[in-house]
Amino acid sequence: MPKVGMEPIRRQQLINATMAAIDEVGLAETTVMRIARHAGVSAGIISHYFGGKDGLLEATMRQILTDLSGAVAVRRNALEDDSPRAHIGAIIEGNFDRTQVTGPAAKTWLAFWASSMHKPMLQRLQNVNDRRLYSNLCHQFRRVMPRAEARNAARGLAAMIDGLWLRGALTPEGLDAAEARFLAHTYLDQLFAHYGCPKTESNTYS
Amino acid sequence: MPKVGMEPIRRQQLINATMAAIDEVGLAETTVMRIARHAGVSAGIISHYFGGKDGLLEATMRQILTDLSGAVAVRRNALEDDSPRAHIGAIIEGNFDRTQVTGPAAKTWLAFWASSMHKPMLQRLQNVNDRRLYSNLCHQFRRVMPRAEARNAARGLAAMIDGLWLRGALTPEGLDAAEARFLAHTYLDQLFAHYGCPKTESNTYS
DNA sequence: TTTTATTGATTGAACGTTCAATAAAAAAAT
DNA sequence: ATTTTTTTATTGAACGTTCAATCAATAAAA
Repeated sequence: MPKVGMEPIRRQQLINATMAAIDEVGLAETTVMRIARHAGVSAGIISHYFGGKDGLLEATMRQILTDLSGAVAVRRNALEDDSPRAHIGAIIEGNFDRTQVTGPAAKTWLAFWASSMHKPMLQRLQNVNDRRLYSNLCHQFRRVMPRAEARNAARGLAAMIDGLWLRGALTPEGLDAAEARFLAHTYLDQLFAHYGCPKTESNTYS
Repeated sequence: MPKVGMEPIRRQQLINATMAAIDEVGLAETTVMRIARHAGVSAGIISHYFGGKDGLLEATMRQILTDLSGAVAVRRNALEDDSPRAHIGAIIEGNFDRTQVTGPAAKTWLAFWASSMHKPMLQRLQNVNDRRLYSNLCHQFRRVMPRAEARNAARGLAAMIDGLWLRGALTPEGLDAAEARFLAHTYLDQLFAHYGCPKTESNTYS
């Protein structure tokens, strides 16, 4: 049913179908035919709109990362309170947004993350996103603690968020978003509390 | 050069070659020919010793998980101090063991982890390992805090460990083991400190 | 009638597995 | 000790399958 202006519609259809396919059988067994069947179109259309399978995969990852950034940005812009605590809380909430954490997006995210180790283009996208998260966190922590502590706090919280995602993506029942948010916020509380009343030196690991 | 008793030697050679190949080009582009070339043998031998490519991949994941458990067990058995703190510290140290964190093992671990989402056999191995880590942590935390807190502490620390691994596997320079251990130990300190002097109720997330 | 979107059979490359042939060591026989 | 036989390990070409990409044909809107 060729109508004019199909391009944006088809592109979105195919990106959604890609996530559905990866969620269903994993990236390794996601073929162009399976994606096309999910979208209700023929296989050839993928090369037509995305230049090939790789182009579609790249566009899909790009969308996931964009959505994630968007979920964070929305919450940060809606803050009434400008405190570091509020900003970091919004970052946590955004990272555990329903639309990101539930359904196909989560498994697709992990699949791409693993795949990005050896695909330069995906690695680039991953890196840009990572750096933004880290530098945002670092900037906010920096407002209440010295540089070295802020760096560690940012790295620790980033690792915690990713770790919760990772474990959630693997759990058959999916991520328990409420629990994940609770653990992340509790960790954040502890980071602030620890700065408030620095303990004695127990950091002899290195 | 057929000698008798080649089986254990070849099996180990092929498992090592598999990790090297995955480290080099990723799981998706790891073919039996590439593995065989790494090991200096022919492709057919893989089916002979492992029944096929899948058998070799399963054996490789099994070895990685075994090595990881071993690294933890060695440290726990060597403890002079039987405190919860010492046990959990040993678990952290074992999880960031040099042989695990450096080189091909780390990337192979992440590749398998992602792959285990859709391969029942790998998922089973993953689950067994996960449960052991969680129940060990939980049991130790349980010695110094109520059940609910112990559960949360165990989940938080497990997420932190996995998150640090995940980020380390993706960083081109590899995981900074010293920093990872520092962050994990600091988090552990905070968990204990937080229990020692429970803050006011700031847990209104759920 | 022209333009645009879509199809799906075809093509060529890549992969895992198989298996008859081979080569080397070990065992037996001379 | 040497030769012959048996056993064991290994090879690599051939086979069948699967997949992504292509493109001439088609069908629907403009």
